[in-house]
Amino acid sequence: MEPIQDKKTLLFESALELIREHGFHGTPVSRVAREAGVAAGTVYTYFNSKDEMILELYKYVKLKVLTEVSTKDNPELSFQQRFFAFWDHLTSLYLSKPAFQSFMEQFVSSPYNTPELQQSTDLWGAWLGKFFEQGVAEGALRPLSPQILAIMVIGSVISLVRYLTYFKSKTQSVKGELTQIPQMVWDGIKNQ
Amino acid sequence: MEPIQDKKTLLFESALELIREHGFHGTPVSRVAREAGVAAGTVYTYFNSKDEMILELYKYVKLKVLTEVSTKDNPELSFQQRFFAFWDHLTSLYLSKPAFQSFMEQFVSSPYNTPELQQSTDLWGAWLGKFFEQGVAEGALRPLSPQILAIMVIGSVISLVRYLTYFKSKTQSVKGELTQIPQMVWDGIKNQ
DNA sequence: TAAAATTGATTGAACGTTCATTCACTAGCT
DNA sequence: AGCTAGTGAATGAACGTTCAATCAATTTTA
Repeated sequence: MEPIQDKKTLLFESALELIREHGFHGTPVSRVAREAGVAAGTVYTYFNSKDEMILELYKYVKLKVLTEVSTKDNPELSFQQRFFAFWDHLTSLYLSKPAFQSFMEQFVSSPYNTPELQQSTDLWGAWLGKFFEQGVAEGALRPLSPQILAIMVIGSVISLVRYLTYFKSKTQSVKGELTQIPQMVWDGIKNQ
Repeated sequence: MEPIQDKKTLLFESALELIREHGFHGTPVSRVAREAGVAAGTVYTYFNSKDEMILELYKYVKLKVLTEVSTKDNPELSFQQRFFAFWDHLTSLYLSKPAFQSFMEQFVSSPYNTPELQQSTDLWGAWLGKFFEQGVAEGALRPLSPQILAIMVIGSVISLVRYLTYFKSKTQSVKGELTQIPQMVWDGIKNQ
């Protein structure tokens, strides 16, 4: 591996974890550097500013999510099977990397997230668009725009994961029912 | 009205708007005070710290949402009718007060939001619980725990509103389809 | 009733701290 | 020796918070 990428990745991972615990402004650049094992100044050989670091971190995470989910997708299966697999992969990814989920949520609801940023080339959004488009084309999904379908699905994944994160304790009682959530979402979006 | 509540409310409204635009840490206490027409020090006669102000603001907003939605609910209608009305009221509320939605999202995904806070008495959560419980009791909804049903519904409302907020421009094309979202959610949660 | 005294909310300059960013310097490699 | 990458102390701006001083309103006193 190129050492440059290695150190950048180290900084990303360190920032992710700190931001999850303390938020954007609770994590000083100096702390990110320390946890990554470098000096404060070094951060500025990789990024021009803290803000730029956070913007790049956003792209880094989005790309990771895309890679994870898209490589596990198997377009030869029926769309219904693909949907349940997609749900599973996305949910497990977020649950296994809580910092991903936490960072992404903080980011999208922060002033970092501008309409311009959302409209700049967005591989993850594009992939999602294609995915749901195929479902419609195959007649498996209601004939709606992929964006609308994505709203339904991603929204439910996010709030499920958030629920599991904040109510770890209470989960015992309802754990059995959780598997029904993707089923409900499916029943909502499938061609009736 | 007691002048004390008036000034507190002024501070709340000023903080809400500033936090929407600049985030928690982009809004200095001094700025909140200025916009509310008081001096910086005055904030500290109403709150012990900035953090405490933000925590109280969270409760203030949650209570407003509860009041708005619960007073408009009419338990004499069929549950299906109540559901669509609920959806409509919550969506319109968030769309008409973007600062509510933005603040709540920032708050819940920030480190301010602890599991303890979520588990402390939460009138909004309690009301939601009862609402969906009734749907199940009437046989209108799948026999699932109210929490799970709330996940589905609230998650979709939030991501719909977020979508509308960030893609105001693109909305023309899909506007007609937006009304189908509550229908999809309903089809997912109703007793099949 | 009018002046004086008291009260407590409000002010905003000042304080101490934190933090992002810079830069003179060093270490390590070719 | 020259070059690049890395260091971490120094800088200065911004912020949360404090507090002595002010002011308006109310109560007491004569």
